[in-house]
Amino acid sequence: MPELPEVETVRQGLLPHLLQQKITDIIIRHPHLRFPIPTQLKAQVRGQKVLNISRRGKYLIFTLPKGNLIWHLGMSGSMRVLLKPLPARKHDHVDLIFSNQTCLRFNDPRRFGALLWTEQDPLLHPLLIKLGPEPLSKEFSTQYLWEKSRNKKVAIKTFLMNSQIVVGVGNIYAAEALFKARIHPATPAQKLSPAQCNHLCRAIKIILRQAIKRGGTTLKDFVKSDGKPGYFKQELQVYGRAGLACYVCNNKLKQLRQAQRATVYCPQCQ
DNA sequence: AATCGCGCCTGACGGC
DNA sequence: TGCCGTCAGGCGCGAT
Repeated sequence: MPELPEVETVRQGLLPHLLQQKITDIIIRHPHLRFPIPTQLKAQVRGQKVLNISRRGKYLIFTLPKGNLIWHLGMSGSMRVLLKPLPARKHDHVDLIFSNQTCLRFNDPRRFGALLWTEQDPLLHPLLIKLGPEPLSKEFSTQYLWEKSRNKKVAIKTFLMNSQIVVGVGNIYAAEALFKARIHPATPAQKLSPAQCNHLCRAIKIILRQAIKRGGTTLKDFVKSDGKPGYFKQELQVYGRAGLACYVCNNKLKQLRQAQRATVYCPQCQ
């Protein structure tokens, strides 16, 4: 499940290969993703240069002269840059072909991803307009977290995963940030003290920055690799470690279910 | 208004 | 071996 650090790593990995490259063709093998790929997409993008690749939350935005591709990796999506043509494998749903023979290949087994086209400001697109601030921006602050969490009874873990509150914090990093901030994941958001808001805000930023930095080193060859998002599992303190010993206190980590999602936490530390 | 929970989808895994 | 049930989860959307 690519989260913000993985998506940012993909973005940085794609930039040097695709910037200013002209799209000569687009091959859609399976248009049925989370939303159907627009039938006119080929006509809409062909012949245009990639002017920029940016990111909003977990959405990648390819800016072309006449509009923007909005691309989401969903849970299982990955991208590869092929310098030479290769036969498509299972779940290789989309190729962007560039004039220098380079191919951007999108693979997504579960097809929770999305590929859309918009001619307006992509940030005004219905899927993006309601999104909360970027977690690494100044706007996402202790103060913001405090104000937004007032009168919210929802568990802080679920609150953090709400993209209208803050983008890019998914199941993995929500659990990790709460562990780092030593806050129990079931705490009602409104019960957080100012100090806890401060710890949590800082924990989120630190963990995401670390993961992005890590991604830059572990995934710098992702173009040649199989394109798997490469989650930074080696760094994780709690996610996927239910029943194992807490790295801090050595007590057994527990798991609970919140909004249909597993949350691992340390009953002692949190 | 806030919160809950469904459904999309495939692959991995365990039980028989 | 193979089949079947369960789980994993991002996120929009309808229900409560």
